Amino acid sequence: MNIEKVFVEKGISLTSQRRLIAETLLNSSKHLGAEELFYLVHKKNPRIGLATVYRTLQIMRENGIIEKRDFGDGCSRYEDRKDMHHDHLICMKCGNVIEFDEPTIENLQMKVAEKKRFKVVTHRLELFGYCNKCSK
Amino acid sequence: MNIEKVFVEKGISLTSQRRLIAETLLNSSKHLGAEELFYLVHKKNPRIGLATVYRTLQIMRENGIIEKRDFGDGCSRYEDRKDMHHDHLICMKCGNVIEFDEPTIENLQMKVAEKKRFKVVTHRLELFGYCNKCSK
DNA sequence: TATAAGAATGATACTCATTCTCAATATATT
DNA sequence: AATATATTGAGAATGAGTATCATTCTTATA
Ligand SMILES: [Zn+2]
Ligand SMILES: [Zn+2]
Ligand SMILES: [Zn+2]
Ligand SMILES: [Zn+2]
Repeated sequence: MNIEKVFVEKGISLTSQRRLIAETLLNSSKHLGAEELFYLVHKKNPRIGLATVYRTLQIMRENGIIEKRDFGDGCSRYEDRKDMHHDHLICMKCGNVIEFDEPTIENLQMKVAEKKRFKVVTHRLELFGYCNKCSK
Repeated sequence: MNIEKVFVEKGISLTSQRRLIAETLLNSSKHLGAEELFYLVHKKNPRIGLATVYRTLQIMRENGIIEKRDFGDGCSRYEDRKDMHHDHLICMKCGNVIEFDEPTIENLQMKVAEKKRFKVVTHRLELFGYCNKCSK
């Protein structure tokens, strides 16, 4: 993903701080929390403040560049908004997150909602347990 | 549910405070948050402190009497742990919560996890949107 | 270029749900 | 009763996230 292009398209001014924050998040394969991201960013530029990290995350979220997740471990996590929706398997030991997409589940969700006359806007499905490594 | 019996079975001493807190929560059909529950309890016995509400909730959760939920509205919510697992439809306007259980979805979840060699311990599925009333 | 207006930043104060601390009470045991 | 143990309530502490505000860029205009 070309950060400059995306920011320009959305009409967000791209400061050096925002560039570094965005680059660090989008180049990571993990679902980073704000503090974690701040730590990584801080190593590269110790002048950047935590507030700027939070602000940049909010702007990127408002503009549909990233998504906010809550895996119930006390802090929100952020990730690149991929083209395809996906859900998560979360390892309770090592914290590793595996992504998946199961269209049949998605369809069944819609049917359940219809039955209850409920209009679904969004959803989240998270399976907690142990990954292959950790369950040995 | 007989509160006295349940507490005795689990070996939890049942003080007057705990009885009131447990009764209030279990007699409610809603998914109450701690503050909300504290408010209800406080009306009946203003001497009970918020810390005791939190402590009692924790004890009941540790003993499998209730379950903690996080619907992403800033506070945890608690509900009677029913015999059957269930998931939730949550209205983003009125906050109403509808429960459902769809065994086919549950089965598919297991299959997805197997494919990823992941051992599922628990999961949560929440559909956010608008209930029948609010979507008009 | 100079300058004024506007946006972004960083330090810090603040909020708010939840947990911790500790002295005071209540309960159980000898 | 006397002692040990458990529970309580008030308030302090915690920690993620937000708001404030003076300072530092940018941009636009004279
Ligand atoms: Zn693992
Ligand atoms: Zn993801
Ligand atoms: Zn509604
Ligand atoms: Zn429920």
